[in-house]
Parts: sequence; C-alpha cells; structure tokens
Amino acid sequence: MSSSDLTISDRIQRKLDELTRAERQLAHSILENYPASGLGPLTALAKGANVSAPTVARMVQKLGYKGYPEFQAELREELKAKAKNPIAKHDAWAEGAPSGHMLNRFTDAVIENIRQTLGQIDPDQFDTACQMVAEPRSRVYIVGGRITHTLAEYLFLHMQVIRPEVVHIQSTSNGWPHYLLDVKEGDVFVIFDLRRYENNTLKLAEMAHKKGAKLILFTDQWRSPVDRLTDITFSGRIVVPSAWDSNVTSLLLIESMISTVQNLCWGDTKDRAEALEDMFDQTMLFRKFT
Amino acid sequence: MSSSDLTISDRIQRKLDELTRAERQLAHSILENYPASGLGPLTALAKGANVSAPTVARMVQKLGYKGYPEFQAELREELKAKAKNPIAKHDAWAEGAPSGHMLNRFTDAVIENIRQTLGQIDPDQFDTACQMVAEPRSRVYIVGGRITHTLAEYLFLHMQVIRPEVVHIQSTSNGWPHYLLDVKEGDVFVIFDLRRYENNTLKLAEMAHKKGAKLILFTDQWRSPVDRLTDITFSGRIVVPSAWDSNVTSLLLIESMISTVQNLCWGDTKDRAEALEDMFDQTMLFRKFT
DNA sequence: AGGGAGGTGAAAAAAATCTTTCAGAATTTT
DNA sequence: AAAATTCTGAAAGATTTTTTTCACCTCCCT
Repeated sequence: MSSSDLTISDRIQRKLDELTRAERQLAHSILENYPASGLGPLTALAKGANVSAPTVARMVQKLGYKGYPEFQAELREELKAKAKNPIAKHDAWAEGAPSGHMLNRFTDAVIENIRQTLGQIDPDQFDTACQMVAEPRSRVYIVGGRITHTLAEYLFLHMQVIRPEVVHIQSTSNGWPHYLLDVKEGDVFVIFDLRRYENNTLKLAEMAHKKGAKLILFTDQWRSPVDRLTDITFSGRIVVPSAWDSNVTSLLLIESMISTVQNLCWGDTKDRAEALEDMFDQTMLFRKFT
Repeated sequence: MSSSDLTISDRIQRKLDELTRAERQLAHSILENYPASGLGPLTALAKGANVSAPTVARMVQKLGYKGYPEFQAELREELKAKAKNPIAKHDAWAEGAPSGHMLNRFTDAVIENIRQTLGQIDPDQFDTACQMVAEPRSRVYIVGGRITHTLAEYLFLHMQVIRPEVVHIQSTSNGWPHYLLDVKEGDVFVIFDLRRYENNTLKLAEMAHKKGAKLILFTDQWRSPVDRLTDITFSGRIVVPSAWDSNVTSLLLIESMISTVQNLCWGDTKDRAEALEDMFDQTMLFRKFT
C-alpha cells in the first residue's frame, strides 16, 4: 500500500456516508466479493451493481484515486501484500541487525526461495524419485559440476551409508567416461546442474540416457538443458542478494531425500550404519558424543 | 472455477514442460506474485517478466484460454472462490502433499532452525568474521571433517575466486600436518565441526591456535570442543526429522558470508575483478537482451 | 407547483489494452 | 557446417475499456 496503511475495503466503508445512492449500491457490490469484483473491467462492475459506468468512475475518484486503473493497481498491491504476509512476518531475522543487513536480506531471500520452490514441487514426483534412489537393484550414480559437486558429494556421503552401489562422479573430472562403461539399464543418475550449466554434465547425461539409465535432475528455476532427458526434475529457486546463486533450497531437498530414502531402506541401513560406526570407532576419527 | 477443479497455478505448472524459454520465464513471474500480477494489464505483466506482450498473449492461449481477458476472468473466479472458503490450506509448504509428508515436516524444521539460529547470531560478530576473512594480508585456511568438508569446499570454491591465498584442508586426510608448517600469526582458520565432533579437527585447531592463527568456527547448537579456542563461533541449529543432522543453516551462513566478503573485497586485484565481472555477467545474464 | 441543485446514465470521444502480423534471431535438425 | 524449424519481439491494427460530455431526471425548497 502506497499512501496509508488502510485497505481499500476500509476506505470504502469509511466514506460510505458521503456517497450517493447509486454509489452506495456500487460500494456494497464491491465489498460483496472483495477484492475479485474490483479487479475486473469497470463496465462489468457497473453492470453487476446495476449502476452506470460513469458512476463507477466518479466514485473511484471520490475515494481519492485518479482513475479506475489506479484504483485497481492499489487493489492488486493489497492482494500481493496479503499473499506474502503469512510467511514474511519477520521483519528482522537477526535481531539487533538493521533490516538492511546482509544477514537479514539474505535470509529473506532464502526463505522466499524455499517457499516458492516447495510450492511448485509435486510430492508424488518426490516420492517416486526417492523410491528410485532407494531401489536396491539399481546402482546409483551421483553427478555434480564445478560448484555443485559439493552438493553431489554431500548426497553421496549419506547414501553411501544408507545403501550399497553408490558412485560419485564429477563431471568436470576427466575420469568420468570410465564410469559409464558399467552403466546398465535401470541404473539411476542423480544429476546436479545449476547455472551456469555445464557442457560436460549435459554430455554425461546424454550418454547415461542412451544407456537406458533413469535420470533425476536437480536444477534451478530456469532449468538446465538436461531437463529434456530426465524422468524427474526438481527446480529450486536460487536468487539471493549476491553475485552468486544460493544452493540452500537444493540442500534442503537433498536432505529431505536422504531422510526419506533412509526410511525406505531402513532394514538395510541399520546394519550398514552399525558396521560403519564400528569402523570409525576403531580408527578413532570421532570423539564419542557425551 | 468453471470447467475443471484445477487452479490456474496448477495448470501452469502442469504445462511448464511444454512452454518455451520466454514463456517459462513468464510463467514463473506469474507464479511469483500469484495471482496479483496476472490481474494487471498484459503489458505490465510482460514487462515484469522481461518478455514481450505477444509472448503473454501466446502463452495464455496455450493454456487454453481464448485470450488474456478470459484468462483474467478465470483468475478472478478463482479468487472469488478462495475468498468464500474461509480456511484454505496454506499450512503446508508443498501444496498437494499432506501436512505429515516428509517435505513439509522437514521444511518446517528447517525454517525453525533458521529462525532460531539467526535470532542468536550477533551481527557484529558476523561482520567481524567477514572482515577477517576478507583481510588480504592473512592467508585463509578452510577446514572441514568427514561430512562437513563439503561445506568447507563450497566456501573454498567461492573464496578462491574472491581473494588469493585461500587453502582448503580436510582434517580427515593425513596430509594436513603439512599445511600447518606455513601458518603464520594472524592467519585465519575457518573451521567446520558439527557433531559428531572429530578428534582430528580439534587437534588441528589446537595447533593452529598455538601458532597464533585466528579461528572462526561453524558448529551446531551444542558446540564443538573447538569453541574454547575460537575468536568467533557460529552455532546453527541442525535438528530435523531425520537420522541425520541438517546443514542448511550452515550453508545459509556460508553463503551470506560469501556475499559479504565479496562486497568487502570488491576492486582488489584487477585480474580478479575482471574475472569476477565476467562471472557476474555469465551468472546474471541468463538471456540476451536486445 | 415552479425553480434549482445535484445525481444519473446514454452516447461519443479518448485512451488504453489486446491481438495479429511479420521479419529477424535463436535453436534444432540434417 | 548448412538448412529448416521454432521462437521472439517490434510495430501496426483491432478491440475493449475508460473517461468525458450532456441531456434528463429526481428530489428538495420556497
């Protein structure tokens, strides 16, 4: 809202006394299904209220707008603000920092990214992808690029514990063609390709596809060209106030997938985790958690 | 909704694959402030999405409407229907998934983690840490453990572009004692140690500390034993409905730090600046403007 | 009842919005 | 590497929407 913090609905009700008969009739019609009716064409609104078009134009001016379009624009603003509101109630995430502080701006962006991304994900596809990754008969190849190989490795490190036959390939390394020799039909590729999209990753995906492997892609909202080849694609939002893109939403999806796959593999995982734990204990890599 | 029970939002998402690049860009713009932006004039929508007016006209036709006005009319119908129905969903992140679905439970937990973590961070400490990492006279060592070395590498890959003299050490590798020979007073260590805390990381931190290096630690809410030695500690919440811990908050902090450090280092080395500019272009301009 | 002030809507004028066309650009296929 | 296909946006044309004008109507007051 530009000028005041009043909604248009409030404004109308406040001015109700100063309005003429036809205008009051119109006002009630607007409030009847607010704000939808006010967002349509002026003539439709007039007709719906059984008044003439000029009456609408005049009332809108009485309310303080220059014309009907301006009135509509404010209605849309109001709607926009309302849609964002339930989530964006936090004006500052890091208390004690000005709201313009990088931490707050960045967190705002990330939360919005998460909200948008999750809103567009098809839960069935997510479940299907998890089942594919959990399938014990398939080998799972995890592929990342220059930056994203860190995400790939993160997934790999967990999957390695959860199930056997997991391989991590880095598309930027020159050793990857080697791995493709072993790929058999039904194997699963989990591919990370966020902009800038990498040629090597695309080539690798194509070859895997040709071999009959199933492809799961993690990409951004603009979608890597690999998208054409995949069985399932997850596109996350990555925009943050930075010269770089954010991979937070990707990590969120990865971790959710890890958790879901682990539940699917539970029986196997238990044994494997225990075995691994023993190994680590013996090598004294970890301190015991007290 | 007149014909089917699908919302326009659903329809758009369903058709997303059949759309062209510009159209997809537009689609995302519509979903961004849904439904407000779709209720404005066609030209404004086109401008907001950085596409031309005809693209909008074509896409709505692809979606099955006779023209833009018809599309808007349906949007308004949808809005009207939603207003009548007092309690719409909106408590679920992934619409269409039951609120008990892993995606929703996980996202809830992550958002809560972010909220809690950011609430406890001291912005001044954050700024100080960023300045330390940006300091050109210090060498920066980035250290991670078995899982967390992926986070460390993520930070490293970005820092590497932003400033010289950055080193990535993996505490689980047996080569790390080598690196410590070169450490001089005033060098900076960024250490990742989330549970389960690793003995090697602690040892490495102790030796670095003894050499007069400054320590920045990323850990969890229970805090790694390294905490005693550090100048600055960031503790993130990591609890999620999973057998594993979440590193999303850590990544959020890392990315914020990257962005802040980059701002501080702006215009350091000429080559570096040019390289950055180049990358910036490639990152930001995903399509050409004419 | 007659005069006047303000209210109202039909119709025309003005403005904007939407659609179509077409040529150039980008992409894919051969 | 060249050809064909598809995509895209500028500009013009078509349509709709909004505003203005103006005559008529109603209601109130003397």
